[in-house]
Amino acid sequence: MYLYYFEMTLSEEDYIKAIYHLSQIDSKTVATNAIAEQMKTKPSSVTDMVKKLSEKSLVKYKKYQGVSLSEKGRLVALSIIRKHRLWEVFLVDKLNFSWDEVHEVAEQLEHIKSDALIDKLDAHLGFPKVDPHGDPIPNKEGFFTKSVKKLISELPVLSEGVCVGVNDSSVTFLKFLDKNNIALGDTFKILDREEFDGSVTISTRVGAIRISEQIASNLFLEIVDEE
Amino acid sequence: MYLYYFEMTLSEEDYIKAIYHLSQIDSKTVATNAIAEQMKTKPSSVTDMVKKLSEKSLVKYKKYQGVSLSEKGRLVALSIIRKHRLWEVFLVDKLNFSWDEVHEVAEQLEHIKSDALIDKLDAHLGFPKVDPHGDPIPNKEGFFTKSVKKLISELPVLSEGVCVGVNDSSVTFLKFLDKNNIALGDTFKILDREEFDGSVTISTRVGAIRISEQIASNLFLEIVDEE
DNA sequence: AAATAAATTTAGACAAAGCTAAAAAATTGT
DNA sequence: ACAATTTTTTAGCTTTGTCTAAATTTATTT
Repeated sequence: MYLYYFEMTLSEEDYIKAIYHLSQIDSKTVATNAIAEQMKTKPSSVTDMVKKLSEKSLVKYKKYQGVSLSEKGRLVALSIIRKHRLWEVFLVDKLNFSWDEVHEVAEQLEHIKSDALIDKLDAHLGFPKVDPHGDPIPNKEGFFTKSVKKLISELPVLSEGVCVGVNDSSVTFLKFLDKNNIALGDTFKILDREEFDGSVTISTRVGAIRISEQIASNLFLEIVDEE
Repeated sequence: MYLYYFEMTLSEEDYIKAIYHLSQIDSKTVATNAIAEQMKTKPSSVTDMVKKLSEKSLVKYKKYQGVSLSEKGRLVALSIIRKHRLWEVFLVDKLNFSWDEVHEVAEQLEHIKSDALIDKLDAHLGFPKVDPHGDPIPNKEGFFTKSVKKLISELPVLSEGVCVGVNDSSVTFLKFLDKNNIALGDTFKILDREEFDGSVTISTRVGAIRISEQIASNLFLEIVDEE
């Protein structure tokens, strides 16, 4: 990780990150059109950039066959993601941004180039393992625990975790959460699940409450006991 | 201050900042050559950029007559300087960088675009008035107390201030400071000055010491009692 | 398997920001 | 004052990252 001694432009970094995210979804090679859509640009521009990245051996590319990251490219992607997520933690934990406001600023901060800065930021934040959305933060070497973020509806009874996100960010849903004293950052334990309707009893700050399956499938917990 | 709703490129911001700094030194209009030297570019490139900035009415420019910032341009410069200096405080106070390591990283951070970020950073740092080098931090409206940073040799007896910088950063000088228990961040009081040779007695962490005029004219204090 | 549709690449152009070399204006020296 | 020097501008070219339109390859349908 770290030292990619070669210089990378802002745009190149954005492409690498986009290709990484798209290949997470689909695991195979990534299509020119898909990258164009993600980057809000035209397929022809993507072809040009991909050729350039290929010459720097950051991606594997054969005409008409789609793109995938090389090992070098993957490490670059992870280093950018590491920076992005550490800055998100900073913005939420230290500057009191709410978890849903930080993305845009972190998109800018992730391009700041200084290894010392990221090391010291990491230490300052207490070496966090996940960002405010519950997504894991790669370490310096590019390793990270796979997604530790799960929907309540997917977790077994007696699981315990910190609420790190919602699927449905509609006003009605957020109001419901508010009314029931559920907030980002709270720790919940799953006490019971009804076979009949999938409703779940969870412990909250103000005692146990029952939530429907629909609610349970819209709340993400970051599981605390995983490595 | 703040809202310069129009988009500015990184390069434009750097030019504005350079013109601001050069016009501080010389107060009149700034020469094309001087900007070229500062920006490490060629005079012909400067002419091109200055024309562009002039069209955006950020600078006043007449062919062969040099450049000066417009009021709009001055506010843009101050907003960039505000960001730069706040980030320097962050790097030193929160991430434990030393005062002489921060400039390069702050040069990058100063271009991050988010008013909310700067407001919250300012609050997080406790609304500092000066950066780690003792240079004043403009407020949101672009106001700031003029340089509160003075050489010991220029200050009257009984002045008190925090040591924020050196003029001469040679190894021998820094070793001298170390040996005499003088470090950045220390508070000194000027106890006495000899008319004869300009030598000065100051109080330090370990008691009063006598320093020569040469030393006194290489140490900057940030004066604490000014508004 | 041919025809049509969709995806991808190529070719040629453009804006930003820089460069070199040459021309023009301003300044300096005598 | 005018020649020499310095400073500044102009003209034309380069690179980066984008675009449009046309050509080509791959995929889909009948």
